[in-house]
Amino acid sequence: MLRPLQTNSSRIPTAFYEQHDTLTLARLLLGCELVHDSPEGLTAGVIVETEGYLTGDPACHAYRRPTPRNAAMFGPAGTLYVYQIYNHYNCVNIVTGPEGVGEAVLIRALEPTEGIDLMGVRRNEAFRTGFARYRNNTIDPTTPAGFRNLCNGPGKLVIAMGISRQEHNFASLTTGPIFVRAAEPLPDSDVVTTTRIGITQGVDLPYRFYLRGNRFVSKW
DNA sequence: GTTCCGATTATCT
DNA sequence: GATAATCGGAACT
Repeated sequence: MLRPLQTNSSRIPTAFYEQHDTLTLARLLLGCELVHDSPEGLTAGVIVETEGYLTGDPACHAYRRPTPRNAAMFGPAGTLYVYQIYNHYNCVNIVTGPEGVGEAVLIRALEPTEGIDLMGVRRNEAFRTGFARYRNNTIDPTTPAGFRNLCNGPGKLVIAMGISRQEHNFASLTTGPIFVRAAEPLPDSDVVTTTRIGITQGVDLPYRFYLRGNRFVSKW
């Protein structure tokens, strides 16, 4: 028998995604928990690092035109956009802006809070089934280093959370198994704003946000 | 059909 | 810091 979805009461509703612009959401999502109530178990982590990708922004996948890859970005706010990068990893975005407008918030790092063991199992499984040269690697989530390395990067957190392009691209955060738990808004002083990571266009735009002093961000 | 390159990661130096 | 791993998608011809 299927378990009921847990903690639906704190799931962020559609209106929240609709009522804020992309950069505001990128800030507001910090401190909230990303949750995946999957068949294997529930995993969750506090969002500690985000990036905004906007219309007219050359680094945005939707900058040029709608394509099969970026189609989810043009969906309604609160949709998931999952894309493959470097042919090894996937990154997860929360689609923002009105339907027909291609904007999104990239989730770059989580501080794990629930399902730590499952995260470790998934990350080790990815090693085992990944490149031959990495097959003997392991992550021990009971050690400080292993714990810290579970979700401190956009490709890592997708693995740890059990998110896949096939299953979750186009998924709704307001009705699906992946959702965000609301949190109290953080004071501006807790949020650091910088330029984005790993891009070649729009490199000077200050669209990256992370929690000040947090040890789980991808780079600091 | 062909070319070019990437919103990364883990490892080694 | 530098580099290998390694191939799908976008933008060309």
